[in-house]
Amino acid sequence: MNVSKTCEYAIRAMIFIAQKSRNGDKISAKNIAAGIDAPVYFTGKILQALSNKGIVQSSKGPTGGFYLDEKSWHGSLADVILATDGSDFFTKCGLGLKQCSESHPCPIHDSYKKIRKDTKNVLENARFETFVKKLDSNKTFLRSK
Amino acid sequence: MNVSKTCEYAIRAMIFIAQKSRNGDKISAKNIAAGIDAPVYFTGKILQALSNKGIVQSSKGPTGGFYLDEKSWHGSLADVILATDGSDFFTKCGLGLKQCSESHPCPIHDSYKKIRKDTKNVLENARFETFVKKLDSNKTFLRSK
DNA sequence: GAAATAAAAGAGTTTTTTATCTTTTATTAA
DNA sequence: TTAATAAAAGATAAAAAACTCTTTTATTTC
Repeated sequence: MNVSKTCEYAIRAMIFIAQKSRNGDKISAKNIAAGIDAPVYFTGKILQALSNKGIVQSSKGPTGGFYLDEKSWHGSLADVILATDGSDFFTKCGLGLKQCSESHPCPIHDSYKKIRKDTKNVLENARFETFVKKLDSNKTFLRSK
Repeated sequence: MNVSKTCEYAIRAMIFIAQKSRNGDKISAKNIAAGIDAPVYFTGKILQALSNKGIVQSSKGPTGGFYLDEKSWHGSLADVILATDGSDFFTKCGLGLKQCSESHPCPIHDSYKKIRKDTKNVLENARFETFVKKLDSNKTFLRSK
């Protein structure tokens, strides 16, 4: 995907939270980090930022932690990428040109446009809810063996 | 594309060299950097590395510079990405898992596999020679206005 | 209301990437 | 054979990304 490492952790964390908080539980940063094999403090910071943007919900104190409300539950990977890496992922010129458009295109403008469109489509339809079933049945994984 | 900045410069430089050295000329790092609007010293370093890997050819001294031999002329963007960013671009798990395979897949393994395959296909068929004509006729550009 | 828990906030540190500068080596042409 | 040119090589420097630690604030349970 070539998103930032921050974004990789963010996506894994979000999918993990989706899976574990389905029943109303709230999950601590510590447990999330363990569940996705990511650095604890860093994961906390990332979730803090996502929380500020309303991608994930949180509550403090004992029994507190991170969880998804009804709206967030329907969120997609595209939302997470946008929140962590910004819109560049979806809009930036493939060759890094500041100005690259239909009227002033870089050499790979057209072919890249298609790839990006397909990618965007996949990511927007990859909602957190879609991942839970296969995770529960151990058909997919959020950390290495 | 979400390759490194180094790789963006590398690709733009390679396409520029392809265009300008077609007639046998050799192009200096300085002229290349100007032609693609990239930092001079950095561009030099990047080309040095590409030269070591045989992606581009070079010669020292007056009238020296960078150029493409017959084989390099047929090279592709995939070659440049591999040389600058390494094989991760083509093989790494989309969620950054160390172990991610058909038998131990991450949640987005399948959908990402397809995107990556399409991307790879485009990049392998994007040979330097394919860009020259449109550049010559100012239908595409390697730098902003 | 005190103790415990967990996120929020803020302030570092470390590592990687990007970028610059200087010195050396090779080549050319006058 | 000397002056000029350009890449190679090596050594830093600056900026960004990744990651850690400490303090504060909110919440819960006893």
